[in-house]
Amino acid sequence: MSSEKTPISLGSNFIRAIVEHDLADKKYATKKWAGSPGDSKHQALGQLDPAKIRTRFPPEPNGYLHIGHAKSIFLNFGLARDYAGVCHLRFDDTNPEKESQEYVDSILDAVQWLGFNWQTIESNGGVESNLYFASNYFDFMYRAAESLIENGHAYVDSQTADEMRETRGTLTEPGKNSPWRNRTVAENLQLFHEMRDGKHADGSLILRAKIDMASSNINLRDPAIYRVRRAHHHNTGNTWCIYPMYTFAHPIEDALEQITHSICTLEFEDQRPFYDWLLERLAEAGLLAHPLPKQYEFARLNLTYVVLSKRKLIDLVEQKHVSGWDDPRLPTLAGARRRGYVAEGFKLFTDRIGISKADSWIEYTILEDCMREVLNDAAERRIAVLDPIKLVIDNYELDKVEDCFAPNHPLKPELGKRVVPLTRELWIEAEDFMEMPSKGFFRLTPDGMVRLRYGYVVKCTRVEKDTVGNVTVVHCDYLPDTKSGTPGADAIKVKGNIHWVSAQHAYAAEIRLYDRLFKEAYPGSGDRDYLNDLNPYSVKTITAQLEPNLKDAKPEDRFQFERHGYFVADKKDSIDGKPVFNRTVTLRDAWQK
RNA sequence: UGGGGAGUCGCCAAGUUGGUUAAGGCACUGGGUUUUGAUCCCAGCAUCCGAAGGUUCGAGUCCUUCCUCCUCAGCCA
Repeated sequence: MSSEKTPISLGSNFIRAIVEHDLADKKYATKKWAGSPGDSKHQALGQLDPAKIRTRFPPEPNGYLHIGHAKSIFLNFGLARDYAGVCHLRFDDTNPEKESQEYVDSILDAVQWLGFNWQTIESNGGVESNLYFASNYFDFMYRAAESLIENGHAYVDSQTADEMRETRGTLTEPGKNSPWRNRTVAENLQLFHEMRDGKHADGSLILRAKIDMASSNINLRDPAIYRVRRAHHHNTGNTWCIYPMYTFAHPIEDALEQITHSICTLEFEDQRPFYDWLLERLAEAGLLAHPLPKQYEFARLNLTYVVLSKRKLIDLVEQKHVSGWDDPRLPTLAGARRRGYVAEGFKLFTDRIGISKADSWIEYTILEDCMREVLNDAAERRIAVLDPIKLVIDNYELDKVEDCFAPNHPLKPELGKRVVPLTRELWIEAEDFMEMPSKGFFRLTPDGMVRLRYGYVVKCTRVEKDTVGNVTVVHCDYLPDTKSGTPGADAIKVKGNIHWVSAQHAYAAEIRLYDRLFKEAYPGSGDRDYLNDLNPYSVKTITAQLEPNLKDAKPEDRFQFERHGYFVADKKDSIDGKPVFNRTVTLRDAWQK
């Protein structure tokens, strides 16, 4: 019986408000959908769209997805789920030089891991795939560009990139018209065709929208929309030597897919006027039909002690500051997964932080708390001694092996108990013994008593030390009538309760103790180089003494090592019968040394 | 200094067309339960909404001015 917790409120945010208003206004009630993306003619052949809204998650396959993307994924897929809509997973692959199949695969994997897929059951019972590639729209984009040219809304410029930069003006000064701005439609069309046909060198010609070089919005100063670039594309191969720019491609992708709410981050806000301009021009030309998609922007995620920019993540990987894209210290979803973070934790996290347009920095501990919260419920308990010292029970029979019973989950008795063997020689945590106890310390001390969790109460009699004075062995006597679970076991009250593992039975395992990758809350802030903020102690590999059954852990099995934290059997380095564990996150510790 | 955004408790974030005592979460503090110093439970936690004026019977919500921060000058997305 699970306790009835108050369900987490989905909260409300400005985007949900917009969606609800649009739905109430029946803004998209007449929108049609022919079962696949396409222009106005294609969609007109379809029926009323069974999806009340369409959103999309449009990653560029030029890197691995990270926690910030999780926010966007939950937003977009969540909106679709909550408002009887559909969310498209669309690869925004318009720049062949940076994109690759490896990234496509990793993104597909991450999205599924978060619990989403791109299959939708249609009203007719069929299954529709909502996995799309922008590169599949290149034909239409080419046609759209021709349309712009034909209607005098675009021209081919012969200026070099440098010249274009010089004539673009500045934030406070207007730009200057290109000398090629008034080429005739026929000339523009011919040059554009020649660009496609490979008759011009990369960068020699470029197609530009013809809007206003004096606009106070720099994005409207005749933005570049099609460039010549001979590069192999992961999807279209060498079919094209011209590629559309994001600015031009993205609105079209949304429109062809009948997206209703195109949600992106704040830095695209300035782009919205062009987004609307382009779509209106194509609608005027009959290529697209109203209602057209609308773009909305929200603040991207910032996390303290974390770096989420693609460029920086690529640097960390390529400069080998981490072991790869799935290094458990990285905020990539692949890394987080290896670290032991769970998808439900990310869901909780995104619900908890909300959506708004205010720039904000979320405290990293919020994410950790979310993981603790779901792991506390999901993970079975086990015992691990991370920094072992010997404890010898002098009055315990030499070869005796006694069964102790430990619950697998204190909040879920139905999960039963397991047997852990107790013997004369045990491993205990070095920090659970203090020769000179500080105030408030209530574990083992000279002459002190403590309970061996799930076993007996034990009283310290003496200690052995090495040459430098470190305690190496603690000697104790046990109190026979105090075994956990037996009548009268609690007759002697002790406050301390420490974990242990039989030295004879323990599984000595490799464990990686991870800490934050950066030592500064705002890596690279001020005039610092973010690489100088790297935490030199972000990982520590130790050999720990584990409860014997942990030897059978399978990759990605998660446990709470009692009194320590949550750990996961590494999916990559674990060998059958010899798992290696990663510390996901520690338990909270109110005692804080 | 041009354009576009944002400023509500330490961190996030709700605040319907202005209407009464400014949601909620996290953190924090105090108390309780507990064979994890964990979990869980209870209680407390903004007379104030970037600042200053103004309109109004009444303003976080309207007006004016000011301040701070973010963002835009790739043939990247």
